[in-house]
Parts: sequence; structure tokens; C-alpha cells
Amino acid sequence: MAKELQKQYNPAQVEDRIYEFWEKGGYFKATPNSGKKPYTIVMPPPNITGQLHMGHALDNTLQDLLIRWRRMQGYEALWVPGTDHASIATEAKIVEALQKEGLSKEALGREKYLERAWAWKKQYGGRIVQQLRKLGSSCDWSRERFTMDEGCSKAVVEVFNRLYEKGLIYRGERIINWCPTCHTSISDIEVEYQEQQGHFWHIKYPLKDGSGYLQIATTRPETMLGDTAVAVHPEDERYAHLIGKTLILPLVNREIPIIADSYVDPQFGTGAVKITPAHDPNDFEVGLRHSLPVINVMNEDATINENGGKYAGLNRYEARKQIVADLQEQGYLVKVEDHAHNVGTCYRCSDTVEPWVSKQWFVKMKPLAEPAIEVVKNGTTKFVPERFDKIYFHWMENIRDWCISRQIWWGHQIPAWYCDDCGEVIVARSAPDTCPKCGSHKLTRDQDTLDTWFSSALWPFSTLGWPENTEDLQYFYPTNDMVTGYDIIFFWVARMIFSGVEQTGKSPFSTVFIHGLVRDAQGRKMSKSLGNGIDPLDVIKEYGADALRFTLATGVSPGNDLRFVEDKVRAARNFCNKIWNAVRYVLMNLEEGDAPSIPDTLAIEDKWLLSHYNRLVGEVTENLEKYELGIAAQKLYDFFWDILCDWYIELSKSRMQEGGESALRARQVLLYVLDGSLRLLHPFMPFITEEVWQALPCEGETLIIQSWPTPNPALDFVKEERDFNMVVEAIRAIRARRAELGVAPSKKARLNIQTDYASVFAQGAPFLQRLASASYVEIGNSFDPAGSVQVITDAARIFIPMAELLDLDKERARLEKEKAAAQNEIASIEKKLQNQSFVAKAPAAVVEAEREKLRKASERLAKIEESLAELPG
RNA sequence: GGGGAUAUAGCUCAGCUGGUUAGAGCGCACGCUUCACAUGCGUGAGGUCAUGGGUUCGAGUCCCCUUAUCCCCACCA
Repeated sequence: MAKELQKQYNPAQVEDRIYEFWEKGGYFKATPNSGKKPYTIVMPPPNITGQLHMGHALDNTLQDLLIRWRRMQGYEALWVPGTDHASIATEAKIVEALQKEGLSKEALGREKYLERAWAWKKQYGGRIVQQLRKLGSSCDWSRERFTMDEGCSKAVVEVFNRLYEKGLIYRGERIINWCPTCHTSISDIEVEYQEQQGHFWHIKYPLKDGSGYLQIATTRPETMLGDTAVAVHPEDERYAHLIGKTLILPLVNREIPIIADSYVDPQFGTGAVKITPAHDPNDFEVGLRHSLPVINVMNEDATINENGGKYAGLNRYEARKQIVADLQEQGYLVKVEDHAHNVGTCYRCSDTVEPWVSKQWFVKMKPLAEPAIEVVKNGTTKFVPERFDKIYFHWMENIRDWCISRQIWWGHQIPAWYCDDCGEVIVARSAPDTCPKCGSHKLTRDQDTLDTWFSSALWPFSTLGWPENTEDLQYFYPTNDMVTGYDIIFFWVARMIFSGVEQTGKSPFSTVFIHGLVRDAQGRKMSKSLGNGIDPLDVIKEYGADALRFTLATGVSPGNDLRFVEDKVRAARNFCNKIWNAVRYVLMNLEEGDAPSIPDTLAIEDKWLLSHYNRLVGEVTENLEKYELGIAAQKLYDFFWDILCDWYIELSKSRMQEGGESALRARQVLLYVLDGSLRLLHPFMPFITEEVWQALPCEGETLIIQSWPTPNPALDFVKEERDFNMVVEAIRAIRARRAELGVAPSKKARLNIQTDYASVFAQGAPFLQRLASASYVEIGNSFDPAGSVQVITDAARIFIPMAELLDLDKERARLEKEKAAAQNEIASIEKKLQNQSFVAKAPAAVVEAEREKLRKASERLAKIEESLAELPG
């Protein structure tokens, strides 16, 4: 960079080159048993179907920030990257691609289909991984994994077998959520409920003995084809005499009993509920309690099957229409009401999900949930922010069995075989060739695959080599931080915790750092259908990856959503430019042999800067430890821009011009503070800090592995910091006064300073000249106020001889105003200090701070009064 | 039905375990071709910290009520 010295930072010329430098240099690689303490993050694997979106950008920025920080702190920092096969989403894409060629997966056959799928994965699976590099993600790519690679697949088979052996996986005919479009079962959490405007149909079912009717109400009349009972509440007096009697199901003419079950709410509807065990989860339960037959009336594509008699073949909506029409015609329909109700939809395709009875595999959750609750209760694993543990507990405590089988082909095929001869079920780690029960060789493997989250649940340890007891696993597991969005706590985090605890005996991570969703400027969720998504790659192209990262990391408080506002990115880009130019300034003044160091002799402003810097080091580190990344970033920004650039660099200019020892020392201090600041900024903005750091005469080849600064008590120059603040305050006050009077900055003026801190102001004199337009600075005990504009600070009275601008009346009015303000301040502090309980109960430091404030305000007031008294006229 | 979040300057948001004269960026006004940066510099205007109570020597910060917006869970057919 030194040669070019462009005025503006151009990220496009830097980022790819720096990334390659790091990757080729092997700086992202972690080595087990290096003698350092391990620090591990396992990346939430993005779907191979996906493209990088803002959510990924946020998630990975936070992870990279933590990894880079810990790496610099001297940990053996490992960030494991990888991708997820995303069973349903990927299958949908492949099927779609096949359709375009006029093919179907059935026509192709499973084997050929899977070949196509793998080819597809090969072609697109690397895309998002490349995009992650653009962000600056410093993952150990040599350890990149895929949920369907050999190792992860082995882990899946192992876990399935273990759980089966323990009786925690079972196969059964249950009611599940069926998506007719995706053509598979989905788990309870994959169903999203949407409120829809529907109807409430009141239908009368005739009693078999001809003594009348029982009226029921339903939102889904088509399911009556599968009714096997009508239920009433056992204590409902209206219906007590009917319990045990038989009804004739209209249209179908099936005889069904009237049963009593407390599930029925007598207040709701008619107080009588049609029971369809095959098509409603609650009815299914009722059916079990009363041993009712289960009559499935639907096909996989949600058309009515042969059990639906004349309605067979109709889709669910046509069937509903027809049935309602027939009921009306035959006089069974009593009335129709409007009724808003929630309809379950598929979280992938949004089609209406059908509760449907079928044979599926399930994980028994209760025994797994208990220890998983325990590790969060006892603090082994913590949520940041804490409030998410409540959500976690609530879900875990009310968990139902997990349906894990999916009727699709892309994924981990279930390691279960069925004997064609005796029907024996064999779950095994590898394909068996004989049936252990009957000896038959005719075995057929289960056609289903596992829920994609089944393999994701094992991700923190399967990626480290489990079930083998690898070096990586021993050293890096359990991992430290899991960084993910709150939307995925149930799908993933909870399942990783119970899987980790069950399989490895350890919770997979100590902290779950939860972030929110990235929304658009109006606060709407970014989505394809709204077309309001902002492509992070576009942002990187326009503003640079560092600007994007800084934007995402600042103003983000844990767990809260954040709005993506382009103005913020622009501000971050400007900050990059500020860093660039600060370094450029130093390089322009650099002389042979300069290096970062703390000279033995320090000027007051050097100490002022170093003291600020030293405090920053401590605070930023503390903020990061508490996951307050946004606060840390804000502090770095303020320090760099305000303290370092606006003040120190400006102050240093006089010294640079003078040259000599003083200039040398200024350069050393500047280099020292820049070196440290760039280290602190590196996790937030890795590219520019690396680029610029390498151009500085700092020791070492690359910033990425430099040590993280630690506070140095020798740099706490409390007195000098306070003293120099008097000069800063004076400069500000003079500038303000001049601006108020409309004096052009180019118009220099003499400053006569009356102060009790003569030596401090003597040291500050050159700065008053440079930064407060002083032509000459004189420090003395008293000055003739005549013809002078006055500026009063806590520490000084400053006389600016500008007779032509002096309006005595205005001057007096202004001084009176300042006097009143000072008096008010003093009064309020005195009131506090006179309050005995304040002095007694407040911490000593707080009381002392109040006294200090009072002292300063009093000094100022005295000066104002003096000025007023001296005012001529 | 249950739980949670948010409400601070025109806009977007900080404000950690209670003690600041309540902050930042953008925007706005005024002034600057100051030899790192106009993606800049200086100065300034702008806030009853949603309402009402309470705890406390002291509350934007803790507790309760109310209002508004948003989210999650449950899913009475």
C-alpha cells in the first residue's frame, strides 16, 4: 500500500488478495494438542441449495469475530465449516430440474436419481462456501464437512443404531403431518400455522334407532368420511342419555358410536365432536382411548382414496365441496357459519399439511429431554442472552416424540431392513444378508430417509470425527460457542444438546450466542416474495466486506433483530477510509528505523493518548467477554476517530513539522497506538486492518496472529490525562466562541490565558495555536479585560483581544447566563452533598466525583464573577 | 389461552451490574479548498427517555399497571 498512497481505501483491490494470503499461509488451520488452550466454534452449516443472504452474513460475521479474537488471545482457535444436505429443500430443487427435462424421480429410479443429486451437489454445493470467503470467514477449510459425507453418515448410522438398541427409536403407525406437495411426513415444528378464514359447518347425524339427530360442527367436512365415532363430554347433561347409542354416518351409512370423552369442550360448538382418528391428532388420541377403528380416507397426494366411496379420486377441496352439497341436498346440513381458524402449512412449500396416519420412525423424546434440560439448568450450557433458556425449557419440557422418517430419497437412508418372508425388522450398522429370525436372504431396506435435522443434531461432534475417538474430538470437543439465530433454537440447538449429551456424555457447547433476524429498513423480514432482500455480496462489492461486517456487528444487541440500513454501511465504509488515511498520515511522515514503542520521555498529549488507549484495551476485552460486540465496536470507533484522529493526529502535526526528537517520539507513540488499535479492530474489520498493518513497520509478517493487547498499568496516566483535558476543553471553548462570533478560522488572534495551571497551558500553547487559531499565547496572572472577548472554562479565563467584535451588553448577558448555569449546577450538587443519606449510602467514589464536580463548577463560577466585576461600564 | 421482545433526538439505534449536564451515525443549520481523509474538519440546533404508580439518598436503567407494535408457543373440533 505504501507505494500507492491513494486518498481512498479501495476494498476491491485488497480483499481477495489478503484472503488468499491468509488461506495459503495456513493461518486458519488449527492443530490439536498444540500446547495452547482450544477454542472451538462449529459453523451452522448453510444449505447446499442456498446462496449467501444477510442472515448468513450476520451469523458468520459474529463467528469470525469471536474466532479471530480468541486466536489473537492465544487460543488454538478452530472454526469448523461445512454444509447441510437440506433434504427436502434440495430434493425439491432436483425434482424441479428433472421436470424441466421432462423427467421424474420415479421414472429415473432411486440410484440414477441419487447420481443426479450428487452431481448437483458437486456443482452448487461449493457456491455458498466461496461466498463465505468473501466475508472474510477464517474457517479451517481443511476440515470442511458435509452432512452426507462418509464420516457424518457413519455418525448418523451409529446414532440411529444406538438409539434403537436403547429403545429410543421406534417405528409405529401414528398420526403425523403430511405435506402432499413435498410428498413426505414432516415433524411438528416444521408445521407453520396460518390463520385463515374458513367455515363452520353444522351437520346432523341421525340416531340409528330413529329417535332423532345429534348435531356436530366441523371445519373440515370432508374428513367425515373417516369418522368412527362422535364424542360428547361425560358430564354434559344434554347428551348423557345418548352415550353408548349408535349413529348412522350420513353419506357413508356407517354405524358409529356416541362416546364420552373429557377432551370435548361442552361450551364450544354444539358440544358434540365428530371423531376422525386418521385425520386429526386429537381424534387420534381419542380413538386410542376408545379403541376406535382408524379409517384413512386420503391418498398421499391428498385425494380421497377408496375408503371414501363415491368421493374417491377427488382432491380434498373438491371433496369438501361435493360433500357439503350432498349433505345439503339430503337435509343433513343445518347451517354454515364463518369461522377463522389456524391451518397448518408446510414450512418449506406452504401447502396445507394433512394430519395423516402412517407408519413412521420416531425418536422417543422424554428420556433424551431430561438430561438436556439439566445441562442448561446447571449452567454447563448457557444461552446469551439468558432469556432464551426459558423458551428452551418450555419446549423441552413439553416435547413430543420426533418423527424422523421422510419419504424422500435425498438424505441418509434409514438403516433398517425388513425380512420379506417373516417381516422381521433389522436395524444394523451395515446391510445384513440374512434374517436373524428366519434365515431368509430376502431383505428389503427401508426406503425412507431421515429428517435433515437428524444429522445436523450430531454436527458438533460428527464433524470432529465421532464416533471415532479422534485427536480432534478429544481436544476440541466440547466446543465453546454456538452462534445462531433464535429461529432455529428448536430445530437445531435443542437437538444438538440432547444428542451431544446422549452420545458423548457432554453438552456440545458451553455458550449459545443467539442473534436476531436481519430485517429491511422498514423492519420487514427479508424475503424472496417481498423482493426486499439485500444481497450481501452486492454490499461487499460496493462498500467492502469490512464495512458490511462492521455494520452487522455494531448496533446489534444480542438476541434482537436488526434493521439493515444502507446509511450505516456508508458510515462503516467511511470509517474504513478513516483508518486508511490515519495510516497514510503516519506513512507519509515515517522515517527510516521508526517502530512502535513507548519512548522514555513522553509529552503530556502522548500520555493523554496512551491513557485513553490503555483504558480502551481493557474495556473492549471486557465487552467481548460479555458478548457485547456492538458496544466494543462503538468504543473502538469513538477512540479511533475522535481521540486518535481528531485530536492526537492533529496535535502531532506541529511536532512532525518541527522534526527532531519530539517528532520521533510522536511517531513512535502513533505507531504504538495504531499497532494496538489495529489489533483490536482486526476481528471486526479483518481486511483493511491486515492490509494497513502490514504496511506499517510493525514486527511480524501478518496481523491475524498477533497477540491481543492487554492493559498495561504503566500507561494509566491519570493526572496527565486530566490535565490535558483542560487544554482540550479550552480549545473547544475557544472554537465555539469564535464560531458564535463568526470569526473565520483563518483569522488568527492572540490568546491571553489567566490560569492556576500555568505549566499545563504552557505545554498546550502550541496546540492552542494550531487548533484554536491563536497567533500568540501568553499565560499570566491577570490581563486587562478591556477590549477582549472572554472565554471561561473550569481551569482558565481566556482573553481574546478582538475589540471590534466586542459588544459589552451581549458580553454581559452571556456571562450572566453562564453564571446562572454554573449556579444551578452548583446548587444541585450541593443539595446532593448536603443530603446525609446520600453521603452515607452512596459509594465513596460517587461522592468524591460529586465533590470534584463541585470544585470545578465553583472554580468556573469564580472566574465568571470576576469577569463580570471587571466588565467596564 | 400462555410466554417473550420492543417503545430514548426528524430517521436508525447505543446506554453493561441504578449515580453522565442522556450518547452515536445519518439528516438538518452555520462556517471551513487547515499540507491523512470533503467517504473530510469545526461549531450548533434538536430528547417531559410511551403513560401512570412504586422501590431507593438517587431510576432512561429495578418492580407493578396501562397503551402500542412485533415475535414465539399452544391449537377447541
